[in-house]
Amino acid sequence: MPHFALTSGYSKATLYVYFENKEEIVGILVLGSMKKLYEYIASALAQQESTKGRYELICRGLVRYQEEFPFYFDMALSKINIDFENRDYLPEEKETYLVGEEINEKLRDFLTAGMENGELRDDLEIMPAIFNFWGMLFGMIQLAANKEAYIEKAMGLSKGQFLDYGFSMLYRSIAAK
Amino acid sequence: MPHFALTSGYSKATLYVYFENKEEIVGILVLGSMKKLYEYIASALAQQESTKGRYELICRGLVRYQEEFPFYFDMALSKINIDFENRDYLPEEKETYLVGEEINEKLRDFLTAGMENGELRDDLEIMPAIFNFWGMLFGMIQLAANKEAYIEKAMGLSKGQFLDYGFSMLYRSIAAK
Amino acid sequence: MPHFALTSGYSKATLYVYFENKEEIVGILVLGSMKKLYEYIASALAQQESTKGRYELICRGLVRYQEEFPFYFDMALSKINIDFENRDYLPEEKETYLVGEEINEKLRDFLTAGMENGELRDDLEIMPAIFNFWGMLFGMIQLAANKEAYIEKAMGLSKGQFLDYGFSMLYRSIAAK
Amino acid sequence: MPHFALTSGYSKATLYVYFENKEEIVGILVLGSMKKLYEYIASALAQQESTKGRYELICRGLVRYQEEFPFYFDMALSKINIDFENRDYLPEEKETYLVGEEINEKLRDFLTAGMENGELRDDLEIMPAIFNFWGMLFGMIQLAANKEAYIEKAMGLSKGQFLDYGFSMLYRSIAAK
DNA sequence: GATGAATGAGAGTTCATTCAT
DNA sequence: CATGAATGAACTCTCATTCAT
Repeated sequence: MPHFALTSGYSKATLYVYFENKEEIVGILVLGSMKKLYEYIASALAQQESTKGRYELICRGLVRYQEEFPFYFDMALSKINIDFENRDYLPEEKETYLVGEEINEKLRDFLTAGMENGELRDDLEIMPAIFNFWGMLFGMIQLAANKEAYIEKAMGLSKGQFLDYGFSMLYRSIAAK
Repeated sequence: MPHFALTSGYSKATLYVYFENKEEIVGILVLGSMKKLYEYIASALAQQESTKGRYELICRGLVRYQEEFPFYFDMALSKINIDFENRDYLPEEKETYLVGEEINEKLRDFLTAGMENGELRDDLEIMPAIFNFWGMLFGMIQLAANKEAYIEKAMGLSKGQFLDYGFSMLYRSIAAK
Repeated sequence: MPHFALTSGYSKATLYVYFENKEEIVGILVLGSMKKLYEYIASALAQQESTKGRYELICRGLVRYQEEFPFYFDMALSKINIDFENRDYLPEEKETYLVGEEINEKLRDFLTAGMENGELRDDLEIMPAIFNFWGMLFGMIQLAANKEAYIEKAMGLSKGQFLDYGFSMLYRSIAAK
Repeated sequence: MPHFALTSGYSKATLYVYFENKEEIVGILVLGSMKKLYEYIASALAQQESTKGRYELICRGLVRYQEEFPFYFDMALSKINIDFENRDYLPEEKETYLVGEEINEKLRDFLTAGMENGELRDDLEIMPAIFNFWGMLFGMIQLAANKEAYIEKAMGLSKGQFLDYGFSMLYRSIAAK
């Protein structure tokens, strides 16, 4: 039995009563995981006022997300479809896209707030900054997750310590001064 | 016919004249791509003296690498095997690992040279810096490659322009001052 | 489609719902045939008191076994695995071995009973006698089965007549006087 | 490279210059091994006068034959084709058959000589006796070869000791008195 | 003549999907 | 509704055979 059937409580065959095919099921699971990610980000912004504080919560949230949904984390860096004219999109894909946009919105809020209160560089171009920032965060976390053993062996650091170092490096790329 | 046979111009059966099994084929292709990547990095350091100049060539090299070997680019962030006690490694896997170490060496040279001549922060911890830097670079390039269309549509930037912005962001995380 | 799938009435893929792999399928079929052989031997001993009577039923049982399971009959003369330290044996292989041991036990009973009541030579060394006797029986039956047409043509005997002659020859090798 | 090519000194492809297909090659090899077997038997009869002495040499020859050509030994008990009307027979198969007949002839000589000089039972029916005797011999040797390790472990006998016991058992089935 | 290079056909195996009940 | 039973299509790998040189 495939992964998705094993954890659903239903038999393989039953899934095909409710879902067209594997793609749809994955789409739904991805959507769910994206919503969770959104919550992590949103709550990070809600819980903290300071940009640094928010930043740290965002990082922590992403790490947790990777640990909870390694499979979906991988996907977050993969192809997004935007051609919604195309007949072939599942409603879930559309919604996943929209949740992604909401995450972008939150990140935009995070950056603009930081720029306004002087904690972040005031010359950031919002959209490119968001996306590149996002790519860098994902890249670090992915690498740390995949090479945890190597990192431990080669530099004597836990994944957490290693990433803390990376997060503070990354912060410099957006911080003021 | 499987993917690797279709793209080779040979029949399925012919591949097994030259290679033991799929694992070996993948191993050889991965090794080849790693060597190419090493050349890009090494030539970047050889061609330029300044840290900024080297940095730009490294970035350009990685982008080209991703364009040439999208499949192997993915792998570069995935698990490294270090347990060489294990009998079961192919010679190619071992060599791939060693080429990876040589790439690390080059990046270390890059960072230390930059730190010595004052272009880079003098408080960088070499190993964690290299790996996090590497993860960030890969993350940006991966995201840019996978979402090129989205980036064009959402912010009116070509992949190149988008990445140039990202590369200059990332440089701040290691640059002096 | 492979042999074992063709003769089962199921598609290739279906077999893998019920069995792990080909080895297991063969193992189960062999075990089944060994149990049948055991029954033939056991019932031969139960049905008759006299050694000669038992002998004839054993021979008849083996002939029937060859006719029912020609493929497994071949195997009965091939390698036995005794190294049960080895992790890699299927449970079926172990059980097949044990059924083989039970058959040996029955043959031992047959011989010792015959020696005690004077119908068989009293100087038989049980174990070598059992195994050589067994090999001779199998050899005759195998040859008769494979060369039935030749036997008919060359000596005008049916397989049954031919084997009856052979069985009475063989009996002399163990009979008293 | 298959077995037959490895030992021939020619490359795989070259074999197909000289032979139609694998079947033909096997046919030729089988023929060769049959001739060798004939020589063993013929020389056994030539070397010894006494039936017992001849018998022992025949047994010894067959054991050597099994050790030299285990692959062809297997075949000796398998189907013989006699329907030479059929178009599909290779000349080698025909010749192999004829060598088989010559072996039968030799065995007939062995038996009749033994019957005449009183060493063997005088009531043997030659043809059925030859073939059953042959099947029994093959069966014992096959079993001893395939279960050598088991025999060693279960009864502490070498293959040679085990077979000597079997050969003397078998002799009783044809010996006078 | 001899062969290196190539392959069609088939084996064992997996996986997403269907269908009768 | 739910599912056990079944499978087509694809994958990795082998083997007897062919063919251009």
